[in-house]
Amino acid sequence: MNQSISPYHHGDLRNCAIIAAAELIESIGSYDITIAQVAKRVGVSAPALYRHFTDKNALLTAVRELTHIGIMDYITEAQSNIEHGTIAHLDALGSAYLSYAVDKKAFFGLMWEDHGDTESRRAEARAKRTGFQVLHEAIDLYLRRHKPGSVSDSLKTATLMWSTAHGIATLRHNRMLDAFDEDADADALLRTATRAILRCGD
Amino acid sequence: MNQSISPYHHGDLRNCAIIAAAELIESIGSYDITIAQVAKRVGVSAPALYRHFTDKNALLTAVRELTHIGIMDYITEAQSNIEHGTIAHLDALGSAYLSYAVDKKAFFGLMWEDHGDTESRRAEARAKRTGFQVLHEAIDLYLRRHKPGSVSDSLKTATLMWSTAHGIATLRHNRMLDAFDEDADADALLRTATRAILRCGD
DNA sequence: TCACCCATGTTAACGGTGATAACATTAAAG
DNA sequence: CTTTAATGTTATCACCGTTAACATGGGTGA
Repeated sequence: MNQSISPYHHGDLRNCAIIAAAELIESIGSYDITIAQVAKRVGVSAPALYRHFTDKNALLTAVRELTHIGIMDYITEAQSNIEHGTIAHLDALGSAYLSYAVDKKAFFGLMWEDHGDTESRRAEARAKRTGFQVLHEAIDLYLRRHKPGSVSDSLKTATLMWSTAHGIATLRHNRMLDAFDEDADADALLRTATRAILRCGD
Repeated sequence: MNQSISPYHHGDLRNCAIIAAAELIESIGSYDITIAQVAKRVGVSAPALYRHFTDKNALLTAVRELTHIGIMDYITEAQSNIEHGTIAHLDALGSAYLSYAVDKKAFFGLMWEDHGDTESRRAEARAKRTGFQVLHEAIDLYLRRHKPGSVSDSLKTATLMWSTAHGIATLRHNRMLDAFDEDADADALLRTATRAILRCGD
């Protein structure tokens, strides 16, 4: 991608490698990629990448950042034209999460990959927490509007709703939702859960 | 394990290799193991394993069978001394699932690994479905006892409950439950969800 | 009983992978 | 214009999954 005329001094190898890795992952539908594959795609030798990433996981960590941005795009897009603090708002957030898991299957798998790097996990936890905050605030707003006297803890409620959405998403990711119920509708399931957890009938 | 006197003709290499792989996975806390490691543990050369497994994934698939047996043990143990069709029964099933995910962290990861083998996935889906059936029947019994006139679909309800349990388990597996709510109690969360989904107050 | 055969073990080797070392090039600083 | 540091190259390593070629010996039929 976008390499300058000279064979040396690519100019933007780090970013291009990240993008190339992401494209590669998307194109093969799996994050089981190779340093050599990425290098070839950028038009550079494999060891060149080690000037910009300490190891393979560092490159994948950079791609994981992209996935967090990507899912946040889904989430912010979903709530852009909707009145906040409504049930429809919560539905939209959940639906966005489920959509990302389907549309960007490989990225969704990558962002929840059980990698060993303790260091990068901190940054990833922070990124995911910002996504969670959106849900938390939406639920908090909903509860204060519709259940003012309720004892419901918005943090617990948000954690539970995220867990449910995540469970549905991962189960479908593993092709098990169909295995359990061949007519399963992930969105409908999540909407049911949302209403049950909020204890409302609509 | 249990090898005979002769260096040749081990006698039970296939089973020993599976057990060795499982032990190895448990001891290092990760299913990122090596054929050579397993072979060494059994006291055999690496290629010997290929007489009994077509490839590495076939060995891991055999271990995955063990994980399915293992989680079924947790589940059947949990409901052995409990009255079926009660809320306590459902709590026990959920708790068993969450316990397995914590106690056998690496196995839980392995059994939900996103591997490419389409063939073995069928058998795994069947194994997981038998676990799901236990939950489904428990919920069906509960609904018929406590909500006789209800329109609740026990299959949808079971799918939703499994999804929630699975979401809580995997989120905690990825150390994200604490990140969202540092005081999160997985069992309490699931009990809350159970009661909400069943729309009951106790 | 014994010779043969084949299941099942061995060592050797191959291609691919992540990673490092040693060397090459060039943009930029002085 | 020279020097230098950043950043590219090729050569190489250890390890991994896997296959090939060979070795062993228990079980079976003559």
